[in-house]
Amino acid sequence: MSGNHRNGQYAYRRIQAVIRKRIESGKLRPGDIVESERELAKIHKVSLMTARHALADLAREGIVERKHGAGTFVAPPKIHFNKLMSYTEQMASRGLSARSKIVHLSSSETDPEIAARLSLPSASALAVVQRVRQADDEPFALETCYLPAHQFPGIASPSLERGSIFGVLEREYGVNLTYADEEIDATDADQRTSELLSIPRGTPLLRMRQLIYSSKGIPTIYVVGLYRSGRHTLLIRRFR
Amino acid sequence: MSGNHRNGQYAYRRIQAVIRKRIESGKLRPGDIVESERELAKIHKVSLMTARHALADLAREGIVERKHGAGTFVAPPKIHFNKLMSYTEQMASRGLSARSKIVHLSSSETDPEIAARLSLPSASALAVVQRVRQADDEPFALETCYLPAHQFPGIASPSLERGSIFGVLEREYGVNLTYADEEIDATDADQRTSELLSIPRGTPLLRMRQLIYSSKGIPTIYVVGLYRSGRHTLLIRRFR
DNA sequence: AAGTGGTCTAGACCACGGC
DNA sequence: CCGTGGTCTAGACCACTTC
Repeated sequence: MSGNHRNGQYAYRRIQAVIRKRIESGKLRPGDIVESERELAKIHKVSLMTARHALADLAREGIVERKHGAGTFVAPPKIHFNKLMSYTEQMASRGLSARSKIVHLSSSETDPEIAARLSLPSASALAVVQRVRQADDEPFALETCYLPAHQFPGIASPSLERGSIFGVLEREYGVNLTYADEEIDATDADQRTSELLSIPRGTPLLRMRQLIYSSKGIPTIYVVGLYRSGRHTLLIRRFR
Repeated sequence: MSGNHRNGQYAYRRIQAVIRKRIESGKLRPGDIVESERELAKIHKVSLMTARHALADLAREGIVERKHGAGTFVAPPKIHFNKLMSYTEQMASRGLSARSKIVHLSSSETDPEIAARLSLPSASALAVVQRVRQADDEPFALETCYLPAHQFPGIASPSLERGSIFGVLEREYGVNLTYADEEIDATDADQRTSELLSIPRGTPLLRMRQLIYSSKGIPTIYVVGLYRSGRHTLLIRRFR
């Protein structure tokens, strides 16, 4: 037979979706036990291996924890450490909406140092998007994104006021971002930055310079972020 | 039958061990193709599902990459970013020697906020070790470590001038540190810090507050580090 | 078309945990 | 003891890549 993919999707995905929904809706809380492999197999009319696949895969994602001889339990919600997330995604994960104001747009700047970081010839045209990030109508960060202009024609557009660059890149240009190397240090606000963030000149700022890579390890975006101290702390988990 | 666990171990582990050895010995190099599921099944006289399990599990570990329709390939070796390292270890990994000067030692301070971070009663005695970190005889960081005084008697000793706290904890107290959560932001130098680091008051500093956990997830050390901007940048890799 | 990984079946026995 | 997850079989068909 095998033709059990009735509505399209795979059986193990359907089973996962059911469990996920029960967790998201609060019907299942952390520590609660999930149906056993055998129960799931009966309920969804699949073989044991398929039910097992569904649970093992959820465990790999950290959604549930499996205890040999005991059962499968809802895992405590994970804190997303060290995840490469756009500002929009970070805000969404805290239940806040992302607001930003574009303060500079260009698609033909040049900057030899930044071009070098993106592995481009030094005279390459760069698309630049500079935005002030806001929380509660209060500006707390100035973010400047640099991309190869020729590779992303039309990216420097006012539509980014609401959307996320990550999203646009992934949806409209088919680019998947996979990881970023970051340099972090402290600096202080220059004239323009202090005006844009409504802070005194010389206020200490956290500076984060990210080189974001697409799949296959191609450097794709360079982002310089300046964050008001106090308003923003970076969280990192490191392992020994 | 099922009785194929001849020598004890599981079949899929044996298959993995064979592949691992070929990679470690250099017979298989990154990018090289590994035997297909069907080949492995024949070679090791197991079912397809078992061969599959062996490969899927190696892929989950990042040892190999699987490409649908193409094959299974040896993955490039992983770079160890975001490693929890002591200052001493960081310097050593760059071929430099760690130098530091102890500017404050105590084994009976109290600080309710820090005690709380270490999951201790708020009046608990804290051992405090404050050191100025130097590179080329130039001070570039002020680091303050807080530990539960009762748990580490005698830790606040001048012998730390040359040694690393990590090392002492692991060797003399049998504590294994496993991971740390960090908060990073920017601040500026107060009076005492500016004197200790020989910088003007108000100079922007990178502030890193680490809560370091031992195995079993017990918070063990709280470290506040203040780093001169320019002299020190933090490198992080994050993944999507 | 041939070969690959991905999903799936309908069972089996083993190893572990809690009662 | 019973129920749990963990390993395993001997196949099948589907989805994808490469030639």
